[in-house]
Amino acid sequence: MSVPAIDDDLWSAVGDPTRRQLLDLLLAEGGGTATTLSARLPVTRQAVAKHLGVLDRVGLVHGTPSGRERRYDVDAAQLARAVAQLASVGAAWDARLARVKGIAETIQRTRDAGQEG
Amino acid sequence: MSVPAIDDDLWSAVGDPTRRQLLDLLLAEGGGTATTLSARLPVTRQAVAKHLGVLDRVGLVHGTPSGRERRYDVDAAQLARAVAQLASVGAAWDARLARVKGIAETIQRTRDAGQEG
DNA sequence: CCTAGAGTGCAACCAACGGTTGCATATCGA
DNA sequence: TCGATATGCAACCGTTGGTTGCACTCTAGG
Repeated sequence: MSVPAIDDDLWSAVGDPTRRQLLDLLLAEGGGTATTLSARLPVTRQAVAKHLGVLDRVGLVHGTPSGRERRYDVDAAQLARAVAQLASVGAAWDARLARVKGIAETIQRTRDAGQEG
Repeated sequence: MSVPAIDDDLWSAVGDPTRRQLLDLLLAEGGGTATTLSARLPVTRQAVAKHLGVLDRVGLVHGTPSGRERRYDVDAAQLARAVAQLASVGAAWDARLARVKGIAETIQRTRDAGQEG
């Protein structure tokens, strides 16, 4: 019943703003290297490299060495899975919020009924 | 067009696993204090207190002093807003994934057409 | 009133993480 | 071979989640 039935790794990987931007860029440009990506972001190549390492470790991207550079591409299936989990968390909270709202209304109705007697 | 058009504070507040559990507990039990909540979690009261402070600062919960204790309750509206933003991020990525998939299929079709000639 | 207990808040400290700089290494091109 | 480019590794810094320890406040009993 508890919400955190997620790959916590996956969530925390997507939880970082820079990593989200990175995924966004990779999707928009169809892949890239640490150098090319860092040129588009306000952080250094090293920071980007670290993030790509994290994303690679959880399987959201795949890095393939090609000559002297290393190209990274998004694993669409894995990202889709992450997005689905994101949605499921949202849905769980939505449900709980709805329940809380329902209870609150019930209490209100009960109170009204009691006052009018 | 870029995804991070979110209250980054709100996202990062919800981004922490412990804080998500905290919100979950607060919703389930209809509020609580740092002490009662910490009894349900594998962290100390101090850690819980800090998290409650963060959540309070971004408006996801409200703390009201009552005698010698301080009771916290979820701001359902604010949490609903956060959940909505969560959903919007998911939708944005979904859209992008769909586009990428479409492109990939186009390429595939082009390749097939070329090969059959 | 005084005292014991419960609940809180503040401060110092530690580990992990995002970020930076510096340097060494490997590859491409002339 | 030599210079330029791209990478990887390591040390260092600031922030943050977490802990422990202590002082303060409020409540309840004698």
